[in-house]
Amino acid sequence: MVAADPRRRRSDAAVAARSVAVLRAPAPYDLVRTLSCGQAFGWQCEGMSAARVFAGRRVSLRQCGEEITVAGLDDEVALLRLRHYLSVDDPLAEIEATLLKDRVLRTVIPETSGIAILRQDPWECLVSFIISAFNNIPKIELTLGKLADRFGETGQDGLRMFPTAEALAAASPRALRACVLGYRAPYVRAVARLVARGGLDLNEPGLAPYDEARRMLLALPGVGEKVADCVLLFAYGKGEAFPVDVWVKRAVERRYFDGRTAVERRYFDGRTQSERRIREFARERFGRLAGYAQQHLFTYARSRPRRSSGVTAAGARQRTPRSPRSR
DNA sequence: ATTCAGGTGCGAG
DNA sequence: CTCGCACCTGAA
Repeated sequence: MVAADPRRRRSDAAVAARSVAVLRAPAPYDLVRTLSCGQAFGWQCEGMSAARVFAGRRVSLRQCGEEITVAGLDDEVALLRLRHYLSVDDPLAEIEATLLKDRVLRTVIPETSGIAILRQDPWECLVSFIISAFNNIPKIELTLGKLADRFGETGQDGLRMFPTAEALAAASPRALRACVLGYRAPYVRAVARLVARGGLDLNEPGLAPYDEARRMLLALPGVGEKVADCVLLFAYGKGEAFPVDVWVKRAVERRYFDGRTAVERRYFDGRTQSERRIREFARERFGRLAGYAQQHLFTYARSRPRRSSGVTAAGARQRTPRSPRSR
């Protein structure tokens, strides 16, 4: 329910005279965890609050129990978009209850509960994850910010929105380079030109089943298995997607490879498994909830410091100091 | 100064 | 099809 309440105003000058609305987010929904766990870029989170440019406005969110206060969005359409984006209607309690049956997630989810898989804009999500390849988060956000500043349309208050495919297609290679895209610049440019000239309709992957949608994205320059799965999951809502990045790869190898069940053995007969193998394992094991499983594993793996960098000359056999309860 | 960071595209075996 | 390697670039 979107309940606009123009009577409530903050004294803060920056947000004064802005409308305030409330979104209902049933437990265990966790706003900040959802926005800061790495599936979306650019959200500034602090405490129970998060802020970012959304729909051309500076939007501020704050969660209090099962309510999310929205400041900065004035119209219903934008609020509905935000509501959809945040996936506040995903049945998280049910999803987590199901995943809790897994012997590994049983110990992971208590630490990561409340994450929802977002429904981002496909174009922005696609470009963001192309840029994420072999890159680090601060620099990814730096690049995205520069792209918006330089090529984005001007929204309210002079804020820059994420640039359209047309705008990026028209950008010179040199101008793109100035946004510190590095060697990814040609990829972004090529994809922008393709989308801008109608060579790829970004609605299509959303209408196609997972495998077919995946093939469409893999055909794009700069889009490999991992990036394709990220976009399928974070923008198109394809729950079967299980993006395998270095963190998830490590987590799965460590937490499931040592397992004893026949199903796991079938997939894990070696030491280091290929990303494809891990993906297939996850899809069979978690089905439509693979994406949720991935995000919990990813967040959990990243939340704790890498285990002792006991990097000795002979590639120290990684002793896994896992706690007894995780068996 | 060296190394690392949320992969991808390529050539080779 | 799997494997190994180079790769823009800012920050530690």
